[in-house]
Amino acid sequence: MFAPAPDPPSLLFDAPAEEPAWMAELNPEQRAAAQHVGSHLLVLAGAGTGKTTTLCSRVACLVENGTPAERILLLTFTRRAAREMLTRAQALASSGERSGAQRVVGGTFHSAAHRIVREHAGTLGLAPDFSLLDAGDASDVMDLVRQEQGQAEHAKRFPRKGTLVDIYSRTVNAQRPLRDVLKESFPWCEEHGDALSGLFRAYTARKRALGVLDLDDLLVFWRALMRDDEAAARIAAGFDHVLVDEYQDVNSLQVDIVAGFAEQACGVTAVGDDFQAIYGFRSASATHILEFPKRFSGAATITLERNYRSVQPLLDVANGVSAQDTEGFPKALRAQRAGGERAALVYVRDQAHEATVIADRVLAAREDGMLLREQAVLARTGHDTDLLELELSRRRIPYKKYGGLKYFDAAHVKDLLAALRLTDRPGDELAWFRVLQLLDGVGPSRARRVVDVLLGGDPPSLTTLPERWASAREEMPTSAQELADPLAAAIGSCADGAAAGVCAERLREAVAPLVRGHYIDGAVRLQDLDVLCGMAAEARDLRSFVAELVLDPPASAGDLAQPPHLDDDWLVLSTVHSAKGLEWQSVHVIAAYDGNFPADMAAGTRESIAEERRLFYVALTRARRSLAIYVPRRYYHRPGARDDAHGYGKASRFLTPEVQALCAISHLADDPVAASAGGGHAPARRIEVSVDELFA
DNA sequence: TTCTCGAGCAAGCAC
DNA sequence: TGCTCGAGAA
Repeated sequence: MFAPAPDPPSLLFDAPAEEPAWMAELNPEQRAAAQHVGSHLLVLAGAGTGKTTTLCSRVACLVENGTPAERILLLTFTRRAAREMLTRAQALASSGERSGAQRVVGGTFHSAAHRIVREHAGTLGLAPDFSLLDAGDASDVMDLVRQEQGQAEHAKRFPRKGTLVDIYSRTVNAQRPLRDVLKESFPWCEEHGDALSGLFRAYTARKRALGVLDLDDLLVFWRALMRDDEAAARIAAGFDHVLVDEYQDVNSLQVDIVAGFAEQACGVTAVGDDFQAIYGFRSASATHILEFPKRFSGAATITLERNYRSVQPLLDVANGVSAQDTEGFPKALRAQRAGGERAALVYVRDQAHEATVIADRVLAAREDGMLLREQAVLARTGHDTDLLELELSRRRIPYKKYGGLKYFDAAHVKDLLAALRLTDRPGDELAWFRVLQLLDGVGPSRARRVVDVLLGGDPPSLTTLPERWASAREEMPTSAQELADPLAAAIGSCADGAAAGVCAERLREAVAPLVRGHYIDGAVRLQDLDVLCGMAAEARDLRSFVAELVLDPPASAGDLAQPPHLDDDWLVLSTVHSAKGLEWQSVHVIAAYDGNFPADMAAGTRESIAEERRLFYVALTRARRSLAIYVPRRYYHRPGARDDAHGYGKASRFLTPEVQALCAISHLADDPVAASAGGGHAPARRIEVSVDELFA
């Protein structure tokens, strides 16, 4: 049921002389995937096997084969991946006769969902100007609802708002009953089951009333559209092909969405690696990729196993780790690059020592001609690099950090964002609620009364806002009124398509005194707001600007500054999650002790251990030429704290004796364990003692 | 009703 | 450490 290709395939396949150069560089499996026609396609691509190249080549082939680029939908999980794919596909396609791959429709699942849900808002019974909640906003709403419900049970601690949102999100994304989710993933909250189901129902009702959607809703509503014959037909009519990257990370909502396209005669191509499934906490499950051939009948499967990224000694270690998974499909990566040295397994005293050693090694490599940005330090959590960051700053080594705390989680940034939202939707209750409470003398209760007057009956428009404001302001103390008036005026002045940058600037002026007064370090925080204004100046309009920020939050304030110069060089620090899909010449994996890899809290179930192992595997497979794994023998419970509470760690359980045998092991000089083992050099043979298996 | 202060406790990955 | 929540003062 696919749109017939205008060009007979033979024209493409039998004319190698006219084949574009990039096609000749593909190996037989990659080429088969790129040129596949006639059915759905699953590409099982191990780490470093040219997955992106293959997917981009497929886009280019489809375009050359006559599919208009704008009828191809490319779905990824991160904006970074989307951008990379589109750029590369464009480069390939424009080398052929037909150009135009820049018109490929691409983005993350959530951004595509946002576009489509907004287009069909009416059909879905949503306000056309609904706004988006990020995780932080969502937990605020959850908290609001929780307080209204009066969770006064002091008997046993009720889950915190963040946990509540996690449970909710996980349930929705998995599309499974709350009871099951609680039992499996949040057993300590099971006793609150009844309260939770009531709370979550109130939460969804509340979101509807407020005219807001959280990120999960985007998928839920998109799926609802795909399940409706008429809407699905309309949406799918725009596309011939849907390509999904990182298919091992889809959850069941996303599978349903993709299946909806298939039912409407779109061809589906899924690419992924079941051994890199690391988003179980988002209800992703590798079973979806394994069941792809069943769900998409007639699908062809092509497996890519030749690894172009790493040298064999490093792949041996990765293979050794992946082989520990008894349930996975055994895959052995084979290197296409010759030579290479063994991975280093380095025992260090503690994380401070680790930081020193890494800084030394990074600088040494730099001396030998390896750019800093060809080197990366990967960590289990954003937190793990704290000491290293200190050390890097001390030595003035530039670095860039991915993952971890986001700039837009900062309270004052959200304050200005709330004000920006009000220019698009003056009836945005949550935004008012947030902004008003910045004022001295205004807490939840007064803010509530002000909002009630503002919204009274029907939501205000920018034109009716001034008169509503005139009476609403009476609910506040006079000192607050004086500060709030300019803000209300600034919001009202943004009517009628004033440029986004101008609006943002006005609002910043109005919000500044509130921020300065509300936060102790207010003056410093104001600088961040300048950056935000700078961004807004480049946006099309405020509504899409604000939505984009939820869907693709910049990692740090630094990210928002001008793009770095080409000759700038910096070391990359990243969480493993954020590093997926990327590669570097040299990779340092830090804090590889048991309790961190796997994380203590993941140690419960076999599946969560398996996911931690896959995460470790992803970290190992990022390295092209050199890989070092660090195990601190002593770690502090509270890094940075004044006390000395610490524990003695042992190497990650994934570093089995078999895996360690594949590494070059070194115990650095002042490692207490090495010292007590005699003479400071590594013992030839170690006897590992552990009772952990009892608890598996 | 708001604000301040101290006690107690915690937990990561991200669209 | 740094957040959240509850108690008590302004």
